[in-house]
Amino acid sequence: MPEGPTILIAAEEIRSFTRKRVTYAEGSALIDMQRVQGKTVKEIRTWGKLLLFCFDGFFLRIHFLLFGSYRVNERRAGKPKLTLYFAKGELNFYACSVKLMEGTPDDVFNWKGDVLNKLWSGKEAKAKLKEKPAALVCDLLLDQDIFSGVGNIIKNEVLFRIHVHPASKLGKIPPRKINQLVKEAVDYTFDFLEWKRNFELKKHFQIIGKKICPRCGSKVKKEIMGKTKRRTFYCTGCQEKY
DNA sequence: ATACATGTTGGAGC
DNA sequence: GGCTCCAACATGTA
Repeated sequence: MPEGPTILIAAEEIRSFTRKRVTYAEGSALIDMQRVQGKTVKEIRTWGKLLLFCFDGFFLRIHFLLFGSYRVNERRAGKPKLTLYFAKGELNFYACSVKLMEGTPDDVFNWKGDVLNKLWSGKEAKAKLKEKPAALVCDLLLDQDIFSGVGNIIKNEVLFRIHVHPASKLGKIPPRKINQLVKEAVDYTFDFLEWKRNFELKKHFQIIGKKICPRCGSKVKKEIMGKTKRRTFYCTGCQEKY
């Protein structure tokens, strides 16, 4: 379910509920449902992998983790974590994390850190990277404080695109490559978004889940890597280790 | 059918 | 306090 682009698409799918009043809210999520009832959705936003329902003075923060899903005006098997009923229609959220946060998203989130946001700042990302010379690039791409919205697919594909080995230490990567890293983290994420919209994402995978490198024909390596301990695919033939 | 996977969090332990 | 490690959570797919 997740990775930033997928959440952005979800937000678009439900955006018609903006300015609509929640007539009733229920679900297994441990939040004060009363608080939401009778309130009007002011805005539906995203920050990276987070889906945000903004009301006056507070907002709901939904994270789909690995298995989350949602349905618009329909249900699936199993108990929803959250159902929002409106005069016309309902939204169901499953297997996700739901939190009620006071204030507005602007108080909490740095939009410059969201690769999909128009306020994204590559410059700021580079400054954050510079502070972590000992960290592995495979971990840094998954750091939501630096690249909010980037997930494990994007991580693998970006590193393949820029020919950088995932176990490279940031401090050893030449500045030119770091520029490419930051640029491609955004560019690939937008490619992902387009492909996902067209239901053709998997078709475009170059390295994740592959056995043979599409570029040089070498055998692709797969290992659990970094502090994040996520599966990492790379080609030793054409991804340089710094 | 058993294992794995687009992810994060909270608590234990040091 | 802060860092790291791990369990826990939950579900569709191969």
